Amino acid sequence: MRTIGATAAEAGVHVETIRYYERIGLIPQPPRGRSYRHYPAETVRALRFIRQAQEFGFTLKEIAGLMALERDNAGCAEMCERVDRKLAEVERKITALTALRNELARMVRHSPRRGRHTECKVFDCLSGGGGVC
Amino acid sequence: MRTIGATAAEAGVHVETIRYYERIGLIPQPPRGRSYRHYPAETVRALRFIRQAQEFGFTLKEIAGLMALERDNAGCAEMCERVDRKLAEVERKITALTALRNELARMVRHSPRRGRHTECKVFDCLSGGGGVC
DNA sequence: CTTGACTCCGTACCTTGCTACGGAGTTTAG
DNA sequence: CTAAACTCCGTAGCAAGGTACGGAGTCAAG
Repeated sequence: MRTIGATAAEAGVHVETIRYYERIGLIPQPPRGRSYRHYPAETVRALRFIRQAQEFGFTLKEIAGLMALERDNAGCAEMCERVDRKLAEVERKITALTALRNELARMVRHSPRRGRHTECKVFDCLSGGGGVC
Repeated sequence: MRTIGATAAEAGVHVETIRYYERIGLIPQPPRGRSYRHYPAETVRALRFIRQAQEFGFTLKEIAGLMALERDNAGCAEMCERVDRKLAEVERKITALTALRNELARMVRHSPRRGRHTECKVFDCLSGGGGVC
């Protein structure tokens, strides 16, 4: 059992972050001795799980769902399904950004890079004019 | 000269959005007849410019910069430079998302999709364990 | 002249994930 | 025992880009 500070240090998060997660119900309220919170090792694992899942692009709400799966001892299929959905989302983003990149690239490729901005395709595109964009 | 409602309809934005843009100084305060705002055609163009630039991924702050370039009658080179920077930013995002996609894909590829979540690579990865991730 | 649509303004609220503040109580080392 | 370090709690603020509310004033048509 560790205080909030020790728990934070061990899990690599800030103290306020832990209290925030408790407020939003992402991690349970720990037992208290007198008035201080005392955390079991499980909380450290949970915090690390959260951190890792965040790096994989999951929001805290989604992470709450993943942790619920874990609590309910759900199967690999359910876990994979969540990842599949996140994967699809990431792919949609990549597609959108790639299209955007191509438009931006076309914009500058067709611009002379000299003269006034009115002669610039960039300006035309941003103004909503047709042409290259 | 048009009221705020007509201007909003013409430019395809909400009335509150126009007032918000005025508050943050993105568009100038228009003249008023008695107490109502009256907008010139230029404002409609500005609003369309903003909308278009947003679709190209520029933030309102960046758009303010672009509009300043326009006001100062800057050259095509400066405009293109901003687009170049945005392009680089978009490419960085694509790179990061692609790496993420590969990790997510690897995760599910190595998971059996049956059995309990503890036997799942997905769970290992999210828990910070090594292995495939 | 009335009615309904529109506009005025300031302020608060939304999302997401924290971070900061401040005054009080608690715990621990020396 | 004292002093430092830690923790408590609630509330407010950040970024970004708006959206919503509410009571009052204004404008145009009929």
